Amino acid sequence: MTTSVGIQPLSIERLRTACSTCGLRELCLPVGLAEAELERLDDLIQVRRTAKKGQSIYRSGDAFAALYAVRSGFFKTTILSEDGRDQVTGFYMGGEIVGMDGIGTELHTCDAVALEDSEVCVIPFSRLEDLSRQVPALQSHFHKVMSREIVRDHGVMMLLGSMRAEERLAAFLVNLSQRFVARGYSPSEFYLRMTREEIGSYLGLKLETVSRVFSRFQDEGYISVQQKHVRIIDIPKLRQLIGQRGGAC
Amino acid sequence: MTTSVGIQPLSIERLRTACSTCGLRELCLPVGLAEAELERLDDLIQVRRTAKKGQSIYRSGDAFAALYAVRSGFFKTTILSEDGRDQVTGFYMGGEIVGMDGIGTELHTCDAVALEDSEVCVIPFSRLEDLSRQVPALQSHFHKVMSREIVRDHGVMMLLGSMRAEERLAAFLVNLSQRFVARGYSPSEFYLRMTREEIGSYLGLKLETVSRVFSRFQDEGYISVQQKHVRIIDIPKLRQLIGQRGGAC
DNA sequence: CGCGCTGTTGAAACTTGTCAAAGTTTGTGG
DNA sequence: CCACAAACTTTGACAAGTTTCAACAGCGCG
Repeated sequence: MTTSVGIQPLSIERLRTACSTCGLRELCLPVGLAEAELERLDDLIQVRRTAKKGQSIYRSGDAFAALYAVRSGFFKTTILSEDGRDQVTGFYMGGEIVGMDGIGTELHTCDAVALEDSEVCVIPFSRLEDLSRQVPALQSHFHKVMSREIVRDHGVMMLLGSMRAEERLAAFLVNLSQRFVARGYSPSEFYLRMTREEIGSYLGLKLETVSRVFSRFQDEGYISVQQKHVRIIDIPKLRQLIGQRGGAC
Repeated sequence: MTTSVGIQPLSIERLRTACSTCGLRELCLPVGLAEAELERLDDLIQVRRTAKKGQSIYRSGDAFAALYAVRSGFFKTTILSEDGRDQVTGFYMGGEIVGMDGIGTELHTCDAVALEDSEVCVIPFSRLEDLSRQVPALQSHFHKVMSREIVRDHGVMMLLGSMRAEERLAAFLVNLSQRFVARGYSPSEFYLRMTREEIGSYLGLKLETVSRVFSRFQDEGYISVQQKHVRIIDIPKLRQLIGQRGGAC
């Protein structure tokens, strides 16, 4: 409002994308902030970036400067070992924060790749640290976001370390379902944005195994799958499957 | 010094255990702090707790109130799923911070169990947040510590998701070796504080498999093992093993 | 000094991976 | 807008790695 009318059409766009008016604010960084605090966060988050399907917002080895809040679309993060294996370490959807891997060394340690045309809000990290020193609610929430990432990773470790293929895929589907619900989508019907190979990499399985288990679930009537379109028919059954150990125990 | 002489013998103990005089300060929370800042951290960390082998400093479901810096000894963290499986999510030695899993929900999500008689410094979390709002260097370092935990977990996910038993155990041994070196111990000779079963749980293997791979490594001349005593003979070979994909690739 | 926990080793079973082939969808260029 | 190529998915048969079950040995704690 300090600029004359019509000079900066972009600034209008920026206003429209402010946290204070963002539909994802209840899931994202602004959680728990009061009005005045929210406005200060708006000041900080001025830039958005888009990534077409297949493009990355950062790559392993890039200097770390910002976190990214997924505004729309879908991302995966992958790490690549020296010998060429790569491992999907996470999938991220609207309202989730990507990039915290880079804080520790000030270099990113993974690639963040868009699985569909996507948009992120750029959160300059040093400014986030500045602001979170002044706004305890923001500091607290940011710490919670990081902590939850750790807890989520522990869950994946449990999954990879002690579950069998069926259990892993059931857990994966239930988790996706929950996250879609939180965003106002159907809990039982969604499109997978990732390939069988990416699911497999995340779950520590080969793509053929993922495909086979999908087919088995379909045969059993738990889900219906057609390529990337999944409809979950029997969520309780999937949940039950997660907590199953062979037959005994 | 404000109390009269002899009244509080404990305070002397506390002085002696201040961060400013702690041998682990280059590995622990005080990294990067100036003298004056260090003293403020000393004010915050007044309490130590001991845990005998097998005891836990917190359990899953406990209210979260503090982080714990390992002062001496060795810990594991484990999560227990509803159906009774448990998964070791990490091993922690001197200078490492335990408890960040609890920040997100204000409840701990795992158990932290001492693998030998141990001692931790209690870091009240709300006071840590207060102080880190005032001391940017502390804030920054704390964020790095959390981020590194995330990166470490990603490494474990890679290990669990795409490595075979030999590679996993090689990676585990190399990792332990590095951490012992950083603490001034031998890189090639150490006592394992954990059982085969705990190693297996961490690495997503059964204890028999761990035992077999240890034996195989010994037969090949890479290491020498006797129960919990390990001597690494050929570290380069172990490193090479980590980055190996079958024969091809 | 013995009992129990921990570790080692063998053989068989099972889960998942590998290789191969064919079907399906998606995207691109004519 | 169609055709073709590339990418992705499905399915089968077989191989390999890991787990399971079992038996026994060794160390350490009470």
